[in-house]
Amino acid sequence: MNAIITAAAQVFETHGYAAGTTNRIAERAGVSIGTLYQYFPSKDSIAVALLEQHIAETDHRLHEWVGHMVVEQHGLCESLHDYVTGMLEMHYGQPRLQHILLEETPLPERVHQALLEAERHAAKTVAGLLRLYPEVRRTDMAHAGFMVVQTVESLTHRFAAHPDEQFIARTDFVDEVVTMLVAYLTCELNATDLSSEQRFRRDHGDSHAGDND
Amino acid sequence: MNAIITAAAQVFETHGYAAGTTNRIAERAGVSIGTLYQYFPSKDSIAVALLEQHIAETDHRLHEWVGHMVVEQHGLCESLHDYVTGMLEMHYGQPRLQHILLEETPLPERVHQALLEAERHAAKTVAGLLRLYPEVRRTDMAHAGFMVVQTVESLTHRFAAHPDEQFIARTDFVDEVVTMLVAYLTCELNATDLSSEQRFRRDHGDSHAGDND
Amino acid sequence: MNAIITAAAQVFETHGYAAGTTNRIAERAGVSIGTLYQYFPSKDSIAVALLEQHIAETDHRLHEWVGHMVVEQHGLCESLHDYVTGMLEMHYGQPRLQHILLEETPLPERVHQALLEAERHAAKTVAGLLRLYPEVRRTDMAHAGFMVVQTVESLTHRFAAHPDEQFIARTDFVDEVVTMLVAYLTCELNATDLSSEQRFRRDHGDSHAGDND
Amino acid sequence: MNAIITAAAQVFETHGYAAGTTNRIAERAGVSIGTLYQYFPSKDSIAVALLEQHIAETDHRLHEWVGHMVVEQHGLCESLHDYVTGMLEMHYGQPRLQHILLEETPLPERVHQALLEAERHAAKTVAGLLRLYPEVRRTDMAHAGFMVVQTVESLTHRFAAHPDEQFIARTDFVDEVVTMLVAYLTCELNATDLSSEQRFRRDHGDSHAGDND
DNA sequence: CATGAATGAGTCTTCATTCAT
DNA sequence: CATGAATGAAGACTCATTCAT
Repeated sequence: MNAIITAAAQVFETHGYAAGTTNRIAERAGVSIGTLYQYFPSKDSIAVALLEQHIAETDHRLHEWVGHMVVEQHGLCESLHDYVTGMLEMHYGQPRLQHILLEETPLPERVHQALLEAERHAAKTVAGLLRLYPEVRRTDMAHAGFMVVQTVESLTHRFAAHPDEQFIARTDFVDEVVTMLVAYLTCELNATDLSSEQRFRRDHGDSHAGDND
Repeated sequence: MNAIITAAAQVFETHGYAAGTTNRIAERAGVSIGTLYQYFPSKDSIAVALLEQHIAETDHRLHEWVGHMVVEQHGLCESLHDYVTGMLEMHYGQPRLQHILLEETPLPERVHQALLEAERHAAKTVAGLLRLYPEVRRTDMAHAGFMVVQTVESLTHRFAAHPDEQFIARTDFVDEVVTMLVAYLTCELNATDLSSEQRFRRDHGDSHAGDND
Repeated sequence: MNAIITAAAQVFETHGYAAGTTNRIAERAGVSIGTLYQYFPSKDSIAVALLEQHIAETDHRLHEWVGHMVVEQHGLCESLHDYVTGMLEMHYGQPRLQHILLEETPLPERVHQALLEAERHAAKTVAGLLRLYPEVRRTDMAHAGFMVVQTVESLTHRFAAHPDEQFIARTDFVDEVVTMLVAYLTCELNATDLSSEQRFRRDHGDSHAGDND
Repeated sequence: MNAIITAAAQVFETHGYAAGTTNRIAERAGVSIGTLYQYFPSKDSIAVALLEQHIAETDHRLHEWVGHMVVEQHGLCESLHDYVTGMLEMHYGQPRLQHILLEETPLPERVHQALLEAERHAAKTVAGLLRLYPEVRRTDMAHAGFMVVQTVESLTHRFAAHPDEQFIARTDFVDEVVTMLVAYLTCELNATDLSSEQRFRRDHGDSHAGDND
């Protein structure tokens, strides 16, 4: 039953969801098609199981990482570097799988909710970690946590899926991402400074905001 | 023939690639299935045409945007705000399509190369724009351009596809992204400051937290 | 499309519903399985079409028969003989099919209603015919029509499906059925004479009810 | 082992033969699928056992009924009423089962013969009973017995399977059937009166219809 | 003898693609 | 060039049956 999930992960990763046939999965798992259907009522259910495992794993990794950071008293930069590196490595192993599960699978509402919940939870967890760093200047920590999670998730995934290593090396990419996050977290800028009103006033009179001349 | 491409975009967006049958596309385009195959040799070729159009359009939008920015002398913040908003709107219209074309379609090598080329070109174009802003502190403008393009692309796509507007409003999201980009571009940090060597020295010599000099 | 229905009738007749595979039907009809599904959305729908055709045909035959009887002024016995013979012949051709369609197929409610309606209509039609014969003694013609239809239907079907011609020849069987029907229709007995009350009184005192001496 | 047969009867009745899976039967019987196959070599063999039990039971009921009738000296009408009611009740309990066993199961020749034999035996038994009633006018008692058995069997089964109680109540139906049988048995008509020859002469010599005296 | 996980042949059904008109 | 009926390979899924424990 675990062999089937593992096999499914490999097959979906290689062929995509549509072309990842249940027969192929069964074959790869070393069981007959009948056995596969003894454990999973449908192809979709395999994808769902896979996704739930993925969610749990991501959650676990995140908490593990946060634990480390808190215990080891790493600096912000250090922490983020670890995080980004970890996520990038995770995605390198199966660059397509996550998106396949998220985009090509008809998810039952329950799973959809679990996903949202997991993302919010991750954002909150990261926000909690960020609060430990005095140099972080974000006023809305919840949003900051959200942004960090989303940025790392989407950028590492994208790079893992379609790396252009001739243009930018993997380590350089990680450094740039970390730089961006550190800059974002520690700068004095606030989103409200950019609100339309603000921009209007700034553009037509008083200045000292903090961007253009 | 253009009707077919348009129809395909709608059908793929609605049903996904696998369930987006050629018959449905033909029907939506108001032509017979036979006619469809007179213009496209295969289903994949439709996706490829769609992707090529998508690449061209994205490229076009980017250049148009850069042109505007240069002419209108907007501030950096303003510029990025426009960019992010534009991309988000674009993805909102067809949140699934891009992923479908990029991930669910077996792309011929030629198209794959074109994609890479387009991304590099976009990075270079943005880099050129960034050079016009004296407040930008990045030393490697090429990488900075790349990061901006990738970040905007992936974050807006992700948000458009799975928005969690109860947690963060669309406008707030845009503001956060812009903040992050502006912070990244204007801060004095440099990726090299984060290189392993640097970090090692820092961790074992001078201390308090650990980012910039 | 008509070839498919015909083929289906033969295949179901020969193999039953479960073993009457769509591939076999298609093959017998001389078309590909794809073509079959261009005309019928599912296996069940073929059975439904077949049943609807059967209902219509039965109805048509009944009316034709009634027409004949009225025009040709045949005697009651004659009429029934024709009817029974006709139904028996009809069932001999495909003794299993009717029951397969009625019992082995998951009928949509619509068809179920149509069936009931058709049976009631047949009963009413026969009742109308019976009224033309002065020798018919039934008081409740509606029920009499119903009984005639049901008896002929079920007895001929049963005999056609499992004939025991060594025990009773086909023509003898028809004659017995006709005898039974004529006796039923022309005798002075009435169902009410058999009601429990009646029977009680009869069995315990006064007689002259109306059956045995 | 008897639990299995009982379970099979329920499962077949509820789901039909094709959808009545051996696993469902085993589950219902409270045994494992392996145990089921320890007692029955195949699914078909279960149906055969079921049918044989059904035949035996029907036979038993018939004899019991005949015994009662002989002992209690009931009138013909009474007797038939009992018979019809009994059969109707029997079929009401499992309206589909009999047909399933007879029509959907590939019976080995041996069982087929046993069935024929049972039916002939039943006909003979009923014929014997009928001979006890002086009011019975049939000349060919064997055929008369056959007709009674067939008529009751097929009419009650049909009514139990698809009752149209809005049109005719169950008790009324029983009464009509009994009326028909009594009329058939006691009338002076004989099948030979209906033979083609007879009819020909009648139609061309003496006239006014041509059935009862 | 009982168990039930494993098997895989066989079903229904879909859909990209062709080709005669 | 347009049409759309026809094709058939391929996929998801079922279920009677076996056999090691």
